[in-house]
Amino acid sequence: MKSRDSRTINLGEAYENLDQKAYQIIKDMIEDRILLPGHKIPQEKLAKELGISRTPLISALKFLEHEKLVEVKPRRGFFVRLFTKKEMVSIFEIREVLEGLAARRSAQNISDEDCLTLLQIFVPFKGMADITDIAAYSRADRTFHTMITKMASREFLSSMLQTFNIISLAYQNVTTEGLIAHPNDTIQDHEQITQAICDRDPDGAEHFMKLHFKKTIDILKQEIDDVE
Amino acid sequence: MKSRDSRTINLGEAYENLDQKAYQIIKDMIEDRILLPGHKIPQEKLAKELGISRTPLISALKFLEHEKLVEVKPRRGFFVRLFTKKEMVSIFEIREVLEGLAARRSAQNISDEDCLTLLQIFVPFKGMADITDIAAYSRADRTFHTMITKMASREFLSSMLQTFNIISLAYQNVTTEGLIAHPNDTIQDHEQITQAICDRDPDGAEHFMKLHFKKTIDILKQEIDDVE
DNA sequence: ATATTGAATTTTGCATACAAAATTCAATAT
DNA sequence: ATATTGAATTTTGTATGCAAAATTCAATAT
Repeated sequence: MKSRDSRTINLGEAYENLDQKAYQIIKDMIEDRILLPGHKIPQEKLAKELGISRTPLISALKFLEHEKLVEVKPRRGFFVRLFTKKEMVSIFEIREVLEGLAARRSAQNISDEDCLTLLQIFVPFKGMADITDIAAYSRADRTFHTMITKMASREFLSSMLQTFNIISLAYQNVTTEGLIAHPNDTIQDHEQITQAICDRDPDGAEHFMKLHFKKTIDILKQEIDDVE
Repeated sequence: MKSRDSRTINLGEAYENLDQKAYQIIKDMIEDRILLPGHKIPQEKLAKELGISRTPLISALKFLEHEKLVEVKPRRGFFVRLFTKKEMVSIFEIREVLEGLAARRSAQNISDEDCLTLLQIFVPFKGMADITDIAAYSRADRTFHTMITKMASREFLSSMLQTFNIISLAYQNVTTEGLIAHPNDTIQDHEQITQAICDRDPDGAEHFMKLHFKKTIDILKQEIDDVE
């Protein structure tokens, strides 16, 4: 009702506090394996490194605890969380249904230009008899999944899936650059999914995305059985 | 199943820091509508009420921010988050796929006694021509969904769904005790889901659970259209 | 009466202080 | 050599302090 003036509008928006900064940096450190799963996070040392006090550092770690990227042992400190294969199966099961939903929504929302961008992602690998640059493929894979999530334009979905993506990566026992299935086995999956999304076929998009995850889950389950 | 290290066994387990206490209390306050959506949370005052300092209070609020139950406006404080109908649709879409998965897993894991318990939940309302005690039904509904989530025995699923459940409840524009569809329209849904789970029919369990949520989503979407 | 200004008050973001708990490590006993 | 003890050191959990930002509110101008 009241007429508002324009003094503080955008300033507040742009404001970033130290919590958020620390959060982002630590998250990246986990993703980049500077902080390794299972390791303890030295508060005083890390705070000094980032040039901040323990207060915002702890705040950031609490955030990460909630995302399950970090674990607190009371009176013993924060640790980068280590996942078992069984836990990874749970994560991928969740990614299956959530990214299935994201693929469905993307097929309903996608613009023609986003569609072009999506199509570009795996072009460098197309038609290759054997994909050897696993790191590059892994990066493409991540771009692909992130993009679909974003296009679904659902705030909750995006924020949740971003976390799970990192968890998948942070998983240590994984052979190759955070990938579980081999590129040669998944390249067609990506094409099928892209096809369905760009055809604006929600059912197909969800179906192929879920299939894609089922493949990874089967491999993980196989690995669990092999050990037992 | 537990892999705790045995030195600190129960002490560590029983340990509760002030963060956790504050977190639980504030969460309950939101759920019980003592703190209302949109309202500002007075730090000093609330800290005094809980008999703690601002440090653990803020820590708890950060947790809740991450669960999207609370919103921070930088330099302006914490606010109980208010959801739009469109956001509620997103929430229920996520609950649909996630609880669909939970129902599937429950059908695979459930014990005979848990099955009995599940069957009991809606007995008081069975065969009623018209269900009038909405509050009681709402409570039963929550017990039902929580139980299925727990039985799926997936840590991530449980923790995520607990949050979404509360968000659903905290939604203000809802007519009756956090329920969107009327009990008379959902009582058979619950029976079908229970039936499928107790028949150890994963496909059926997932199917009926998703159907159940689709109903609520349709109502919400209808309400959105009515307004526009 | 309404709008504007700015001083007084409150609240936030962050650092720091400090007791209690955990860990380390060297001295001693087995 | 290995195990045990306990004092010294480090780290955690929490309270408190304080500058900067935001808010309130009364005084003044329009």
